[in-house]
Amino acid sequence: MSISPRPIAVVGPTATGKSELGVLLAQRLGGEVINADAMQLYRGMDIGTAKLTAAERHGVPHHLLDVLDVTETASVAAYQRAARAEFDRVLAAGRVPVVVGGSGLYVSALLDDLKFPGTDPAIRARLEAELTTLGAPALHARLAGVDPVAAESILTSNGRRIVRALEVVELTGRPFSASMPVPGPPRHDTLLVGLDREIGELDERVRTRVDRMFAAGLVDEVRALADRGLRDGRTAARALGYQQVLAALDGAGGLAAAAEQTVVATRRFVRRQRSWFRRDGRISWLDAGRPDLLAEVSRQLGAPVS
RNA sequence: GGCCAGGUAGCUCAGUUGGUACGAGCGUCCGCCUGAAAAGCGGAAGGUCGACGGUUCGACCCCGUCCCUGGCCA
Repeated sequence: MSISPRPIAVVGPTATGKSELGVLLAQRLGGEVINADAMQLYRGMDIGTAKLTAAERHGVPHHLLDVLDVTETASVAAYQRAARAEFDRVLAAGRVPVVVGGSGLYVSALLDDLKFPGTDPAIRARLEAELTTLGAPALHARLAGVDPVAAESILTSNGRRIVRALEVVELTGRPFSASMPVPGPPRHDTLLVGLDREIGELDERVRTRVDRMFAAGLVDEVRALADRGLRDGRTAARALGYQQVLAALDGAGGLAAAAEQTVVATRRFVRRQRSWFRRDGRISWLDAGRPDLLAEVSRQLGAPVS
C-alpha cells in the first residue's frame, strides 16, 4: 500500500485501454474510479460504450457510471457538480481518485477552473426554434449586436454555440466571454496521463471492437433501450453505435451498413479526441502498448504502484 | 456471340450543345471547441475525365478500335 499519492486521470482517444489501466491503477493505489465518459453515464448502455463489466472492475468502486436514464440529457455542468462531489468524497476517505474517460470537456470541467453560467429551458427552446427558422447566420448577426466579442470567436455557421451564447447573454445580462482557459494546475495536482497508440493500430482496434460489440448483442441492447425511450434521448440517441443501429432499425440501410458506419464514425471520433487532448501540455503521453505501462505511471507519480 | 447502359477525386455519382474539371456527398489530413461534447463547427489536400488511334487551331465531351463492369437476349 502506497502513501497517499496524487490523484490521477487517464485520458486519451477511445479504444486504447483506458478503463483497464484505470482499474489496475486503482487496485495498486487504493483508489476509486471516477468516470469521465459522457456516454457511460447512461444506464443500460453497456455493450456500445465498452463499459467494464462488474467482473472486470475487480471490486474497484466506480463512480458516475449508470447515473442517467436514456431519456435524460447529459450536461457538462451537471457532470461537473456530481464528479467533483465524488472526487472530494474519495479524497476525504483517504483514497485516490482515478479519473478515467475520453470526454475532453468533462475531464476539463472536473479538473480545471471552469464555471458554467446557468441555463433556461424556455429561452433555450425559443432560440433553438429561431435557429431552425432564421438560420445560424441571422442569429450570429444578432449576437454580434449584443456581444461582439463572443460573436468574434464563434463561426457564423455554428448554430449550437451561437444559441448558447445568446442564451447566456439573455440570462445573465452580461457578455458570454467564456472560452477554454489556458490550462493551469489541475485540481489537487492531479497527474494527467494520456494513453495513445499508433493510429493504424488504433483504427484496427476500433474495427475489431465494433465487430465484437455487434457480435455481443449491441442490436438487442439498442432495441431494449428503444423501448425505454432511447429515440427521445437528446444525447444518448446520438452515441456511437446506438445512433447507427437506431437508423438501421428504422429502415435506413441494413445492420451491416450500421456496423460499417459505426467504425467510420468512431475513427473520426478518435481524431477529434486526439486533437482535443493533444494541445494540453500537462498530459504525459504513453504508448498503451508498452509492457512497462504501470511501472512508468508509477515513476511519474513518484510513488510505488506495486 | 448480339443488343443496351456505363467507365470522371480513395468511394458513390453530377457535369460540359468541343475551348483551361464551378463539381457534390462520403472518406482522408489539419484545426476549433464552457450547460447535447461518442455532440457541434470550420479549413485543406486529392482527378492523365477507361486505353490507343483519328477528326479539329483545340477533345473529358465527335468518330473508330480495344479493354473493363452491369443488365437483357441467344
